[in-house]
Amino acid sequence: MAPRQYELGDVEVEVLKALWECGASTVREVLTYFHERDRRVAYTTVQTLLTRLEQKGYVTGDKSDFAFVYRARLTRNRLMRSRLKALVSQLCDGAAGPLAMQLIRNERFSADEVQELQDLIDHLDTEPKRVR
Amino acid sequence: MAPRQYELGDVEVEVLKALWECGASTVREVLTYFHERDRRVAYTTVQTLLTRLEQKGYVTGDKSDFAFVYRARLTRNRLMRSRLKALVSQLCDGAAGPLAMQLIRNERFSADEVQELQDLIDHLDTEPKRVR
DNA sequence: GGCTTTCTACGACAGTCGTAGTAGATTGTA
DNA sequence: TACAATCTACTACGACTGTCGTAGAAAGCC
Repeated sequence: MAPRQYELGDVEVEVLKALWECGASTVREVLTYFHERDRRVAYTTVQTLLTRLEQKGYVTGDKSDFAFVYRARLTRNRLMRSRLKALVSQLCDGAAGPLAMQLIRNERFSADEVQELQDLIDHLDTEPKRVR
Repeated sequence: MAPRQYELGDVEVEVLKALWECGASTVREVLTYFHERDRRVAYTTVQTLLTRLEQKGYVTGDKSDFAFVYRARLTRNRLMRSRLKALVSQLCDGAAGPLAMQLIRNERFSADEVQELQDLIDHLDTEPKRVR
């Protein structure tokens, strides 16, 4: 019955991306970011999105001289982690292995990335589990 | 304007999991699966979920002697892949590397999984890109 | 042949998300 | 000072999702 704890919609994530890439921004700046990427949305749409993100605690809004300036309170990496964790528990019953395999098997990686991944994994089996 | 192409809700995925684990099932069997996992839902809720999944094409329903028997048309791995792909494009602008790093850095893996991952990655840089 | 159980079809409703309009306040400018 | 451009606060609305209820058809049982 408890209405499921909703998270972030796709467009809300787009707004966060704007904040990540441009730093603290006003509604208008986010709107410009959208328009530059051919996302035709209205000013008030962006306003609504930012307001909701603030209510959800993912963003803070500070009244500067003229307009509110919004700042992300969630980093891209943190979101990545939580999304991955959700995937792992939703589709793999908590076992990250299969997901990692799928990811590595089906996506492309540059030579550098492959190198980094190798290093990471080589460290994995020596290093005991980390406590996050 | 075009109403965004929705995908699968969390509970819909739960239904798919039931089908993956139990094979073709009736509404009642899926309901039992839910109840066994302490998910108290009504029979008609499961019915609605299966019907919607069928409309979306993720499931087929065949009338057997008494009740409809539903079968998943989407595998777990395929869903994993598409979810991962969505994450990569949504949060990493198409670069899978950062996501893989996050995954490997923040999740736990068994020794076997580590071994498998190592093998996979070692093959990566020799093998040219696969064509999916 | 009635009564009970089970299925299916359909309708409904509230909460979330994407999208936007309107009204009133604020600021800049001719 | 009067007008135009902005910004904020509210309201709204349709689509999607999770959750059920009701009604009628099917099947089994006394």
